[in-house]
Amino acid sequence: MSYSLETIRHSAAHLMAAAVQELFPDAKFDIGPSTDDGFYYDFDMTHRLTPDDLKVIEKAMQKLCNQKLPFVQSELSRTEAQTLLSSKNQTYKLERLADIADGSKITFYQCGNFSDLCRGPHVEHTGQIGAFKLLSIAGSYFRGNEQNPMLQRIYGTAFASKEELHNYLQQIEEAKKRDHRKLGKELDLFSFSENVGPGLVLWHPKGAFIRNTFESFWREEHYKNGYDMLYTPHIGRSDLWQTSGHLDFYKDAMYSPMNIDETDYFVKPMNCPFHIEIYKSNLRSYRELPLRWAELGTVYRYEKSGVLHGLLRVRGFTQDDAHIICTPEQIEDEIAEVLRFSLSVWHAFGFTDIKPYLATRPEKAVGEPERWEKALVSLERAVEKCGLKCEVDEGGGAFYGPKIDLKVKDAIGREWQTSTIQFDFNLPERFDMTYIGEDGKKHRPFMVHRALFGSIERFFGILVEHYAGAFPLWLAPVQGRVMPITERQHEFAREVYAELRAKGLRVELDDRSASVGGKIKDARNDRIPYMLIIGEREVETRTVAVRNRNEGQVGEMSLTEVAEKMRFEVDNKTC
RNA sequence: GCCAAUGUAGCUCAGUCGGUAGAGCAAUUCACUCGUAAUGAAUAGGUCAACGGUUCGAUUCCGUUCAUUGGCUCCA
Repeated sequence: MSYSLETIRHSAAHLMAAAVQELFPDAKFDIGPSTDDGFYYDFDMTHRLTPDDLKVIEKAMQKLCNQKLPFVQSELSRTEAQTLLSSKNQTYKLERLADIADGSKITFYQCGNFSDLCRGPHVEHTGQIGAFKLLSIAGSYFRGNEQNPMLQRIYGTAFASKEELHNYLQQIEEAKKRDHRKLGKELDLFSFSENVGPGLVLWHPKGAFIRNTFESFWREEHYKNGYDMLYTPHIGRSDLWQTSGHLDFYKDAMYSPMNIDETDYFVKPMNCPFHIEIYKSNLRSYRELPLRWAELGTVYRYEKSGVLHGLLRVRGFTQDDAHIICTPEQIEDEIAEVLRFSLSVWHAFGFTDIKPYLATRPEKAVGEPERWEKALVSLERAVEKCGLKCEVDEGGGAFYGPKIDLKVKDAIGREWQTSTIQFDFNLPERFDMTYIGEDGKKHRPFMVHRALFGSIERFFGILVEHYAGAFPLWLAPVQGRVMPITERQHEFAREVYAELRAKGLRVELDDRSASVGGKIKDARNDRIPYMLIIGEREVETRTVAVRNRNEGQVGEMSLTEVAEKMRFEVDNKTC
């Protein structure tokens, strides 16, 4: 009999709880579900768990495993269950019990000396939990509510076989190798400084080069696709943020205002109000619509200290923002176009596995129901038109409008939430945006916020991990390194360097008196795409021995040939 | 913000049961002139995160703060 991963993991969670009960008899238990890649269990006890405890608990688990203890189900009445849990002082479990609706079955699973309120199912006996490993300790609020006490959580994972567990652990290792924080340091791309402040990115020359290159690409693509670019200030009067509603809803997450001429100015947490002000700077006719206005707008948000994470969550970031303002008749085509555009941009970076998620109207929402309906239909049709299938997150939209989010899979299969296309029925009302229709009357336009990358910082972090630091040639800050073998080749090497530079290729010259092997090792560490090695033979024939990051040694080539090969890769944005 | 861990040279890390620190890599200099993943030697490099307490003496013990890491909550 084989069991699903969920069952195995859920059973592993029980097994872990059994071991914890044995080692720490005062432990109170909450819940221990399986997750996408493992399981966890939450405990409350006086002992503070340390990483060393994980090994001890694992050992105890292994012992229980070897005993092949059966999981025995029993059904209890509510009163019986209450009595049982009360006698063990399991206060969290009692609360969980109270959640179970009247009339539903109340079941317990016994495994060795550990009995747990649980719906099941489980494996037959502990010997069937193939392979497991405890991974980390964390804190977590009871019921995920920050008002509640914090419990201690142990994360682990389990698989049917040792081999699968091994593969999973290897994948974690692979992800660690690609960590953009590690590579960012190694490749000298960016840093943070305590003197500047947490979550504020310092872009080093190489990182800035990559950013600048894909930003240029972003701008070109936007102009090609009918967008106009805007620039707006970094601060604005408090009145503006009062009108937009930000001060009512997000004041705590905004940087404190600076008082100038007796007026408070806030650093912008969003670009929208500025774009709207530009819209309102003129009386607008339906003939001008749709307007597609984009800006790489840098915003600041006071994110809670505990959530900051490398480039993926920062306090100062640049949104690749755009607002589409159009008539209700135009909205469907506009959305389809945004989606198509987003996909094409992701493809350029080698992301091909993209899934849309549609979020619909939540309980509390602004905007007329017909507008929501029309918006939803246009989102659905756009997804269809692009030949995609979306998952629906019922009631998951923002209070101000429905949205589509895109999740893209990177080179090692991890999903990242990136692009977002959001309707906004709130700001057009608040700012009283109008246009004059064919009928000569004022109408309320549709407004859509959209970001392809989400934020430049986050996108950059994802890119680093996706490429594992080996940026494709069109993005690589250094595309090639000229490496003379001895000093006798320095003169020709300088010639090669100058000529390739003149051809617009970003090459460096490594004229250190190191061995070829040493130079190659360094170039590999720096993820240099092309190594151009020059010895006596190459000087004689006026060629370079080409070694490519991916292909290895590709042989001797003339400068023209190398330049063409590289140019081809750049032009095609080969990933 | 909350729970927990961590903070020693540019990087990766040793170390000090309290007597102010060490390696490898990187850097600099010199020698070497080498054919596809590390040539050798020498030199330099530290307020041991910051501040306070205990102590004759603190990088080490205690406290506070800051930052980072793993989670939780949050993400307009």
